[in-house]
Amino acid sequence: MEDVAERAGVSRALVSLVINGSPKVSEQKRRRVREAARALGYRPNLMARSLAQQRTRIIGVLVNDLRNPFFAEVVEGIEMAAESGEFGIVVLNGRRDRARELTAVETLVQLQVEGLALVGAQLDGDDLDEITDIVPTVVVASDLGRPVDHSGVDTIVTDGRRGAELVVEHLASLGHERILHIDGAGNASAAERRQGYRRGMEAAGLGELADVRTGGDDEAAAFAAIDEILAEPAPPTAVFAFNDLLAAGVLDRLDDAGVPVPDGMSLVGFDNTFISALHHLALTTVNQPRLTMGRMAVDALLERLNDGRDEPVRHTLEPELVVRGTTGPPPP
Amino acid sequence: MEDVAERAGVSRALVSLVINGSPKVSEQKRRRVREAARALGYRPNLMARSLAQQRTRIIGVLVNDLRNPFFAEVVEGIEMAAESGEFGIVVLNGRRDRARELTAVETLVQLQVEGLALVGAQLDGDDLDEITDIVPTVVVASDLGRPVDHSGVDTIVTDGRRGAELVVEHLASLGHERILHIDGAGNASAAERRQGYRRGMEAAGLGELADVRTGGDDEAAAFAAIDEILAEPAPPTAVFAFNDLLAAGVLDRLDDAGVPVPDGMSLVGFDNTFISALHHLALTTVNQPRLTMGRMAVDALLERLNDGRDEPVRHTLEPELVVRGTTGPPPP
DNA sequence: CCTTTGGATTGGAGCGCTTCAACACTTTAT
DNA sequence: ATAAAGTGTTGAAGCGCTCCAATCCAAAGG
Repeated sequence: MEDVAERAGVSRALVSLVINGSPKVSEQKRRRVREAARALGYRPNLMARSLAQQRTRIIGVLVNDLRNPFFAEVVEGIEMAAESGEFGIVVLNGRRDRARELTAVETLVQLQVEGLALVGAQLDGDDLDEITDIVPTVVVASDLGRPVDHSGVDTIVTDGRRGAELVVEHLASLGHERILHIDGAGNASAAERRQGYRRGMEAAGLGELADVRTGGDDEAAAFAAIDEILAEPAPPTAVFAFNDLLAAGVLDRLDDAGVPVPDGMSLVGFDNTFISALHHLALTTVNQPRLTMGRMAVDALLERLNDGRDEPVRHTLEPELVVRGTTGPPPP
Repeated sequence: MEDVAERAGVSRALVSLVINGSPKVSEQKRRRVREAARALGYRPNLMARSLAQQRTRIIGVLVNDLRNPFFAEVVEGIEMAAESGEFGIVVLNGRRDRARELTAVETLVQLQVEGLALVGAQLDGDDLDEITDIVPTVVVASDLGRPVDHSGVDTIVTDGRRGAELVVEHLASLGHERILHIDGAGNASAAERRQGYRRGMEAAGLGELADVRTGGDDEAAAFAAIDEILAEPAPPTAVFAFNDLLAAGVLDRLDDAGVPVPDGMSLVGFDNTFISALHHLALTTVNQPRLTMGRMAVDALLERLNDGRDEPVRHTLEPELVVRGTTGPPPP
C-alpha cells in the first residue's frame, strides 16, 4: 500500500479511500491511484482490513454433511443470499461428527465472523451457550434441544412433525397399517420426525402398530434395519425413511431381497433432493424448500446485524408431500 | 488479551506464549494464564494473529459446483488432508460461473491463503497468470488450457482420455457401433473426455461414426440432446454421458420415451458417484478416486509450502471402468 | 562474595490496513 | 477585503496479535 501511495504521489490514507470507493477523492487522484495499484499488482490484505475495520463481513456456515445434496443446496441458498447482502461466507464441514462441529464453531468465532449459520448441526443449546451471545446465530434445518431461551438464536425449519404426519396420512389412506419408520438416529431432525410419525400413526388409529428402527443419515445406515425387518414374521407393508439418502439405501436392500416397490412394499423418503426425482427411483418424499431456507437464514442474521433486532425469531416452513412412484396400496 | 494478562498478573507477551503452547513457560504461570483466559472467555483473534504472524495456515478451495457429489467428495478429501497437515480450508463455490470463479480466486488471494486448490475450475492458464506466482496452486479434476508453463501450478487429474477410451472399448466389445457422446460442454474436463472418446472410436474402427452432442454438467442438460437423437432415423445404440449426473438425466429422458436400458440403449456415465451405485440406476461408469485426489492435492501444496519444492508436478491417476447394469449388447 | 549461565519474562516495534481530527486550499457569502 | 463553509488530503493512532532483543532472577561455578 505504501508503494502504491508513493508511486501515485499521495498518502497511504488516500489510497485507502480510493480502494474503498470513497466519494471524496478527486477524479484525478483516483485515477492515479488506480493506475499505480494495477501497475504494482496491489491486492489489499483482507486480514489487515478486517482488523482495522473491526468487521469482517463474513458469515460463518457450519454444515452437517456436504455430501448430502440437501445440505449442499441449503448452503447454496445461504451463499446466494449472503452475496446480495454484501457478505461472504466461510463454510466448514462437520462431517457428521459433533466434536468436529464444536471446534468448527470455535474456529469460526475466532475468525470473527459476524453471523453464524448452523445447517443441520447436531450441537445443542448447551454447546452454544457462550457462542450465541457473542455472535448472532441461526439454526437451519435442525433444532436445538432447548427450544428458545437463547435470545441470540433464530431458527429456520421445515415442520418435520407435520411432514412425517403427511407421510403417515398418505400411507394410511392407501390402506397401509404396518408402517415402519427407520429414523435418523442421532441426527438433528430425527426426533421431530419420529414424533410426527408417532402422532400420525395415532391419528390414523394405528398407534399400536407404530414401530421405529434405528437408521442414520446415509444409504448404508438402512441395511441392518431392512435385513432385520424382512426376517420377521409380519413385516411392515410400508417404510418411511428419515431422508432420501436413507430411502435410497432401503430401496437397494429391498431390491437385493427381491421385494418389489411399491407392490411388495411402499417407501417414502424426506427432503425431495434431486435423487428422489430420478425416474428410476421416483421416490415419494417430502419437500423442503432448501433455497428459501438458506435465504431466510441469511435474512434473519441480517436483520440482527443491520436492523438491530434482538428478539429471537422462529420460522417454520410448511412441508409438502411429493407423491411419486414408490407408494401404492399394500399387497393383498 | 490485555485483560487476560492483567488478571493473570503477567505480560501480554506471556499470554501469547501460553496460547501458542510455547515450552518455555513455567507450569505455574501457564496455569494461571489458562485459568484467566477461561474465566474471561477469551478467544484469540485469528485475523490479528495471521496479520502478526504473516501466515494464515489456510488453504483456499475453489469448487466448481457443490451440488455435484463428485466435487463435494474431492473437497472432503482436501479437508481431511489439510486437517492432518495443520491447515484449515476456506471453500468458495464457483456455482458453474466462470466470472464468479475469478472473483472467488481473487477473494482467496486477498484472504492471504497459503495455497490454492481449484477443484473442477473452468479458469484457464491466462486467468491465473498473476495468481500462481503469488500462491502455490493445484488444479484438481480439471486441466488448464495451457499445460504446464506455469511453474507454480501442480495438477491432479484422473486420465479422462483413458477413461473415455475404456468406455468406448467396453461398448465396442459389446457390439455397439453407433456410440454417441453427450459432452460436458464448456466444463473443464469435457475436452479431454471428448478426445478420449474420439480416439477410442477410431481405435475401434468406428471413427466415422463418432458423434458428439452438446450436454452440460447436470441432469437437465441432457434433455435436448436425447430428444434430438431419438427423432433421428438411425439413433445410436449407446450413449456415453459426460458424467453421472448427466447420465441420470439421460436415463430419465429415455424412460420418458419408453426406451429400455440397456436393451434398447446402453448408457455410461463418469465419476462413479454414489448415485451411479444405486441399484435402480446401476449405472455403468468410470471411477475417479476422489478422496485420493483431494489428498494428493493437499500433498502437492504442502510439498511446496513445507519442503520448498518449486518445479511443477503432475499426477495422473488411472481411471477404472465400473460395469453395472446400464450396458449390454445392442438391440438386434 | 562476585560472576556466569540459562531459563523465564517482558517491553515495544511491527504486521497492513482504516479512520479521525487537523490541515490546506478553494469557493462562496458578507 | 474578511469570514465562513466546503473540498481534498494527510499524519498518526490504533485494530489484536507475535516475536525479538533486552531484562530479570535464581542457581551454579569460581
